[in-house]
Amino acid sequence: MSAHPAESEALLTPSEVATLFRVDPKTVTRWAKAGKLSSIRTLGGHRRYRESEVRELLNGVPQPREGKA
Amino acid sequence: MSAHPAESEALLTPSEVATLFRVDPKTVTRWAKAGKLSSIRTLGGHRRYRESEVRELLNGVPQPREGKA
DNA sequence: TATCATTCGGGTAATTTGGGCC
DNA sequence: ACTGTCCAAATTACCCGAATGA
Repeated sequence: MSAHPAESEALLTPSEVATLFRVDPKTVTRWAKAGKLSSIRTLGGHRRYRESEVRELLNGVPQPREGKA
Repeated sequence: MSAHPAESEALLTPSEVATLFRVDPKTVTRWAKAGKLSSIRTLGGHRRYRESEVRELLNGVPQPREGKA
């Protein structure tokens, strides 16, 4: 094993996020495109999502985005 | 500034890079073969990757425009 | 020298992407 | 406006045996 602590944020695949929210992976992709969910891209173009962000959204943390101007 | 030629760049193993991107180590190998990621070979043929390059790719250096134009 | 996890290779399923439509 | 489904193409994941690394 490597002793290199390449610390980083845990990432989730589209299907994993979709399972957590009980929606289609396609819907998760739409959230990412809409900027509602930040995503990291693999070198092949596939999306990865931050586990911490997904968890907070799942926990129902009130996110200040409904600000109707 | 060091008196030594500090050409020693921190290197990462395939599994470490794979963990950072949340992909299979085989996928990282594929990226190297495709020239998307520069690799250094051990004398036995195993690949090592530059940590600095990997981190820049993770943060998104040349990020494909995802937003709508 | 021996042991064990990892990384070679290839080959084949499964997933993801993107656009369009309901 | 939002989600689910269909399609084709691209990317990624898991399978094996053999070699390398520590």
